[in-house]
Amino acid sequence: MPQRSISKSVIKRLPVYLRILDNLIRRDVEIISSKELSNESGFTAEQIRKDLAYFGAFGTRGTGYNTMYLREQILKIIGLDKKTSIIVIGAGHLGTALTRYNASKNPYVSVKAVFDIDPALIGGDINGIPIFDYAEIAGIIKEHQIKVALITVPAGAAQEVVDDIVSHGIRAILNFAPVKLRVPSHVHVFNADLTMELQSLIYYSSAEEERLSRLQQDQDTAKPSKTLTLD
Amino acid sequence: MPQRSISKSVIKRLPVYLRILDNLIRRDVEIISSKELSNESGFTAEQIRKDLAYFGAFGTRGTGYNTMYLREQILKIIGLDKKTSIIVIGAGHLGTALTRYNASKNPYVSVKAVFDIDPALIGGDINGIPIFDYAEIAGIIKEHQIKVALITVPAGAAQEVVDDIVSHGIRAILNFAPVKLRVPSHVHVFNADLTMELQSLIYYSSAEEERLSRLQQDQDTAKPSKTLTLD
DNA sequence: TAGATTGTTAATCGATTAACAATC
DNA sequence: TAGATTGTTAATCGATTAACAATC
Repeated sequence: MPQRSISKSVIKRLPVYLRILDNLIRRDVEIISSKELSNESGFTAEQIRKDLAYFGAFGTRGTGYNTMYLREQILKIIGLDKKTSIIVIGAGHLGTALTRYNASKNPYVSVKAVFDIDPALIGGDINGIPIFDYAEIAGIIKEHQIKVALITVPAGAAQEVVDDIVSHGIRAILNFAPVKLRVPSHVHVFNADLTMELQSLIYYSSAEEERLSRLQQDQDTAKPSKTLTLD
Repeated sequence: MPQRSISKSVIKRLPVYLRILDNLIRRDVEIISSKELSNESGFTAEQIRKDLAYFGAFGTRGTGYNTMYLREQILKIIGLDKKTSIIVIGAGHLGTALTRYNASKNPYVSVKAVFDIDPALIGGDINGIPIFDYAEIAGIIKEHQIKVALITVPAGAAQEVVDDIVSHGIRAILNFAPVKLRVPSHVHVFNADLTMELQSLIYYSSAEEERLSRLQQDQDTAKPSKTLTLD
């Protein structure tokens, strides 16, 4: 019974634990210590124990955690104990890749429909999942009581789409469009902006000291004159 | 001249500022205050000023920031002032989507090649970018002095691929495979594990208090007996 | 000059790490 | 019982926010 809501950093680590447990169970490992989970995950043993402790006491002192039991509990914590119905908006290459991947490899979700406005795509399907005209989205959201949507539409269309689907009951959005979405406080948006990930990665691809000292030099000469700046 | 290296949280915000500046410049806005940048980005004005201050003094007191100048400086900070050559490993749906997107929409990178092991794909191209046999990767990395790779291979193959490309000089990896990669300390890995993003999102798709209190009840009855756990 | 906004230092907040008592 | 490892409280660390002097 957590007093205040649990931090996003904790929630983001839970799927990591889940994946490790899935692998351990596949290898018939029945017990695992926080120390070993630390090795597998890269997080410290203390952090793992603390993360789990937010939700309950799942381990056995002196022994460790039962892998099957802990997995079940984490599934319940995240809400993966029942399949979650989702929709994908935008049937471009990324939307198609995500639909296929989730339809075939992700046992925790069920992709109910894909939406697009391109007449050439509407009526088709991706791995058996129908592509509908975006105009039909309200009905489908209602019919399947969808709460989660993946958005892979062009940047210019994203906010409009979001306003629309939120009004129909969507509560959680994984946004691949490179825009900051504005949503009411009860709606959660996670951004998976791959361009931005790639850009910050590029920062780390060359020796940082070197580039930053070059920057330092440039500034001495290159800063625009005040008059140029202000007029 | 930063004494110690700048935190990843700061670096991850720079591309956000960059995108906002791009949009402002397109609209011929010449000056922007940290307050306005805050509105556009969702970060506080103080945070934005502090982030920028790590790298230099780019603004004009009483006025704000010159959009063109600040953009240029951020490009230099990240290392986007020259096009970065990248490769994509794995020519599946996700690899194809990423290649296409970056080839056509991302002006800061140049996708030099895509690699796969499927004979049906090798020799083909994606938006004019050639798909090579993975066996040829060492030569291509060397030829173009590639430092950045996007990995969209199956989970089981990812670590092997990473060990290989790191030995050929790759220093930064955007990893889409659902595995924790082990790399030497000079190599940086960013994970874009979409399954995990989706899983943590699902946590937020239903009222959290409700589910967690349900969890609480279950634990009273469902915890496995000690003997069952230990034997 | 007065008003505005930066750049920077100090205070606060939250998350991670360390320590250890509880207990299997 | 002795050894091991959890669950939890306290200490530390780092990042964010607040405050304000510098200055355009």
